[in-house]
Amino acid sequence: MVTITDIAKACGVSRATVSKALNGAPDIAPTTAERIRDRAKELGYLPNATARALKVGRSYNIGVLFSDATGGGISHEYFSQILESVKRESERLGYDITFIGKDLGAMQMDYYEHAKYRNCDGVVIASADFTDPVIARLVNSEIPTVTLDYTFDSRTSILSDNVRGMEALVRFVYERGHRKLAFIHGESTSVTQKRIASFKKTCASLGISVPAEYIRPAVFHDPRSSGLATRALLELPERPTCIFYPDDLSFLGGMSELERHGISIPKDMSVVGYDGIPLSQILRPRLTTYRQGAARMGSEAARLLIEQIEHPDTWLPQSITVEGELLEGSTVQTIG
Amino acid sequence: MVTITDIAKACGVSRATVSKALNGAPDIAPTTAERIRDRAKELGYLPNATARALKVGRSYNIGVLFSDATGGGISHEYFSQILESVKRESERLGYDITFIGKDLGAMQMDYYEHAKYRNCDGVVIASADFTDPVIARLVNSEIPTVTLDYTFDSRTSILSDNVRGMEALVRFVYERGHRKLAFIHGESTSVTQKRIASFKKTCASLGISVPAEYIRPAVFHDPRSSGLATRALLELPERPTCIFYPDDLSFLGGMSELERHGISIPKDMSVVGYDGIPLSQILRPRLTTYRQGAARMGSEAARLLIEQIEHPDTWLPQSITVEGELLEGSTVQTIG
DNA sequence: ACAGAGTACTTAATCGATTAAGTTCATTAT
DNA sequence: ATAATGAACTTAATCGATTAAGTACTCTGT
Repeated sequence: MVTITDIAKACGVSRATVSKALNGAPDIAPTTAERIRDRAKELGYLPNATARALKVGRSYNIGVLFSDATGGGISHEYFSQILESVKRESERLGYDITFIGKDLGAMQMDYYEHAKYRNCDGVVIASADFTDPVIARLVNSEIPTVTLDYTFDSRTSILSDNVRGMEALVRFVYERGHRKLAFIHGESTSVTQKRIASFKKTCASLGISVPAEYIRPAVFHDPRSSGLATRALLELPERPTCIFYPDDLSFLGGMSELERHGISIPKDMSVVGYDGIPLSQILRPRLTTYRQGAARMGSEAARLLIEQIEHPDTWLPQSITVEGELLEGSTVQTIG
Repeated sequence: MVTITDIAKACGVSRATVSKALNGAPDIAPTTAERIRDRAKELGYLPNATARALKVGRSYNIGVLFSDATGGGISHEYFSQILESVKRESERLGYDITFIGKDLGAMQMDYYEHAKYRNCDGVVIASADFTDPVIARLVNSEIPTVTLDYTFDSRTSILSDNVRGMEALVRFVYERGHRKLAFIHGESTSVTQKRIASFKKTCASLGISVPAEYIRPAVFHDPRSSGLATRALLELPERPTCIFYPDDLSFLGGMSELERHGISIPKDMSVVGYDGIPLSQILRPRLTTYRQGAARMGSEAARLLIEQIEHPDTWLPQSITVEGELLEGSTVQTIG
């Protein structure tokens, strides 16, 4: 392996001079600097990130936390889009990303310890059980963090605009004549709470009353559970005319359940999803849904985290809400 | 930050003793070792992976390469499943994973340089343009690698059993009476070549002749292009009775195209997919497809890479083929 | 001609951990 | 009694790079 020592020898200067030349320090003669850089290239020199990190206390490496526990693993499109864009933006800004998990081999470390152990300059917390105390420990540590879809006190976060998203969907179906709206929601998370609140509030402001049995729990990204919830809705004496699903994948579970009952979409039942994953626009009929700005959420998360890392003293925690957009498919029927 | 120096002071021993005690070296008295470990825990000591890596020349970090160029990014279910399982298995074995990209900030590095720069102990090459010379450079370097779905000479690889997969699908539809089989394949990769070869060979051995116009190119995971290919097939004077899609997502593009022509699946046209992503089993009708063992491929890749890292001298390159299984949906009609 | 100011370097400490090569002391063997 | 053995440490070098502090030399102004 070629090190600065090799270059120093080859150029007849000290290692310090080489280091400075390669980093563009001002007190090196331009001619010397050029000679050193040329020689470095010739020899195939590569800086050693590990050695540099040890000395300067910065690894140019950010941790990404996708909790293994919650169903929301990497393989869900919403999250993998976020991951992809966090990766892209971080690399653009000169940072690599490393996954942070709970257990690393035999050693048992919590997230904070793992991030510390790897000298991560910061951590993006993308999908996690935010009630877990080990998340709180990480967030309240000295390590800069950015959370997605959840806000901790005095910490930076990126939020999907769940409130506006639900509102847009409710208004959309309202305008098409629907008054009996059922909402199948995800498990109890802050996202779910916001969506339920926004759903209820918007309905109320439009003068729609929502019976309690029209609001049913399911599990995010789990077609089976949303299928069951759908069945429960169909068994009610008075069926809704439109069903809101917690996300696009869950809608698929509902879809098969509706089909089983011979109910066609949107003729006999209107539906809307949430997330706007590419799949939803491939399906026929195209799903009416709200596309979350997953890609922008990821890049904003990376950008804010890195700003925070690079300017820790002037940093003010902030929450950015990334707007999405309503995708008008053809799963909502205009009625009476 | 608590370092071994702090522990050494607190225990009245040298740093060397602390290091040895924590690493279970044999020449430390059990009582001393215990005292040191207790003190370390009390002080909240965490080893510093960076410092250790610098000294021992091992980072316990493996690189994962998902080429940004090919469409096959992280967000495709097949790859995200692989990623997830590589991550899980690596962490189980005590390794973290870091993404390796082509550009890191301003510095332009190729994959090899990037992996070297980060001191990766090895690299899993999951999705890439294998004809790209920078991939060859990485693979032919001293860094241990494992490739997925592609084999380089004298290098370890994990292969999905494309040959047997195609064979199983062809036999399946053959047994249900189909004789006019069309195959929409992905772009030209080794995977595609294998599938085409296996498709043709199996057809030949069953006595089916496949006209050239029944074999059409498309792009993996791109519903639009498979939609176009589907249309081309429908315009032929003599339509096939069954269409093979390059993957399950591409099938969706075909599905909408068929629908547009008023052709119902499987009554008027039988179809099969490839991959067996969860989605394919949620759709109605359930897609007949071949599920690749993505999770096993990922964990095998991690396992073999780490074995290779830990026993470099006794290592013999090998190719493991991970078998999948045919998922019998209801998109193939029994005919004639 | 000489103080003072730059310029272009070098020296040496440092980051945190590991490890080969000593050192010390007690125990055992002869 | 003395040498040899082994247990339980310590010393010091090392990994590769950075950087504060120091040095040598040239140039400028008076």
